[in-house]
Amino acid sequence: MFNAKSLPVPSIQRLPSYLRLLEEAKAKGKHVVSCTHIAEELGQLSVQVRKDLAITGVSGRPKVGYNIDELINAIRDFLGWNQQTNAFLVGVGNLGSAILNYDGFVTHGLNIVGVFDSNPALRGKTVKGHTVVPFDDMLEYVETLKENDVFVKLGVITVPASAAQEVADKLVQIGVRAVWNYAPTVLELPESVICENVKLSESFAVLTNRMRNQDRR
Amino acid sequence: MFNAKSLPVPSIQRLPSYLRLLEEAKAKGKHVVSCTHIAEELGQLSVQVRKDLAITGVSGRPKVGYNIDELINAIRDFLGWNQQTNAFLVGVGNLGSAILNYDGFVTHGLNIVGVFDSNPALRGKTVKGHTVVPFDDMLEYVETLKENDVFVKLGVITVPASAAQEVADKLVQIGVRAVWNYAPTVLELPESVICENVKLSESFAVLTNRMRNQDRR
DNA sequence: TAGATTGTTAATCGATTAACAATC
DNA sequence: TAGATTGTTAATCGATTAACAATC
Repeated sequence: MFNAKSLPVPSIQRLPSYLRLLEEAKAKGKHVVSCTHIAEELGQLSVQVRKDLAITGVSGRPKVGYNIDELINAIRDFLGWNQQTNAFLVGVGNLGSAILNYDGFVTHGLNIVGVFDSNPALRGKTVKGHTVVPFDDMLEYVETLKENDVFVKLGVITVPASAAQEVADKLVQIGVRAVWNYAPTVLELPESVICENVKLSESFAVLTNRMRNQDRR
Repeated sequence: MFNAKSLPVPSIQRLPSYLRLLEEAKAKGKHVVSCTHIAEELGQLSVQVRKDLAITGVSGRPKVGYNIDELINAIRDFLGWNQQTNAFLVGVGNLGSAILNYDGFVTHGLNIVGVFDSNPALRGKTVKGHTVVPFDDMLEYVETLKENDVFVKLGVITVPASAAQEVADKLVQIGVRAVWNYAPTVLELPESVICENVKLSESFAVLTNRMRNQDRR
């Protein structure tokens, strides 16, 4: 009904790289930056940067550029990185541990409030301050969180492909609104649940296909 | 000069998911599959699947479909997954370990022939059968490989952003033809070196932006 | 033969790029 | 004022989807 026209995904995907650059510029003491400069730095066209920035609602000043603080805030706001996203992480292997240990996502609002694994060997172990809870205990764990008015919005899936659907089902059951899936599977989820797949094999495919094409020249 | 018209990247990125489905079908004892079926399974249009498959050069039979073995082979060939890709991996943190321990990439031809880290605590440790070599010893390590006719084609970068450029420079120095970069940085590389960036923050950005949009309805 | 499916050409859609006016 | 930069409209490009003919 109020079907807001959806914003171009490619633009959204480029925003984090702008943000990184802006934060570096800020750290260097700069206050203003032109999109001509951003474009040069990242090897794109300045029009594209301008269009991308426009979707965040911020505006710049001709001849001057954009205010860095304002722009950083607008991008973070637009991406939802100024709010906390309470999340469960399921699967504390190397990949799961990598996410828990990477501080970048914390500054993007990712707030892990529960860490699960079905491997008994991990039971009770602590990773980056999070005690690993048995996967089967997720439901009761959610209840105790609810009692403290903590609600889980996101599920991060870092289990092997074979277990991913089962994990997704449980996450849906406890009421997450979105799933961030690192397993190479197409998950079946209710329409209302947002799903973003991290495409590692897909990335590798593009890489090796290009290497092969180079070979054939 | 012989600028072969470049193939659509989105199509290349969809091929791995077809491959997964085909291998499952094969494991179930099937020999033939229609793209109508693939499309249904993955929630896409069948024309798209047909176009995507066409770029691999394989052809199907009307009313019947595609031969699964033939199709698997054609996709793997097209992606370069039927050949070994000798690679160095730099950065044996959780992310690097995750890649080393994930068998999927091995079946895609990824052949790790050297694992490096500058952390002295890791020196001499073994991860998935690979002894961690000090980063500074890479050059001499390459020489011993060359003596055995082993040539490194790819560098996998799983170090923090702050170290990524330095690692990339060294990899270029030893002559890799491509770089698979997991660090959130735009690397400066010679034109001739292929670079594929894994976009984790970019994926998170799309996710949280959609969650935010849902909030605002 | 009828129907399902492939393969291909044409139409549509959306994103990128070009052109240019507005502005500090 | 001149020049650099933003903001916007138009043109181009490429990918997706629709339409349909070919075929087993």
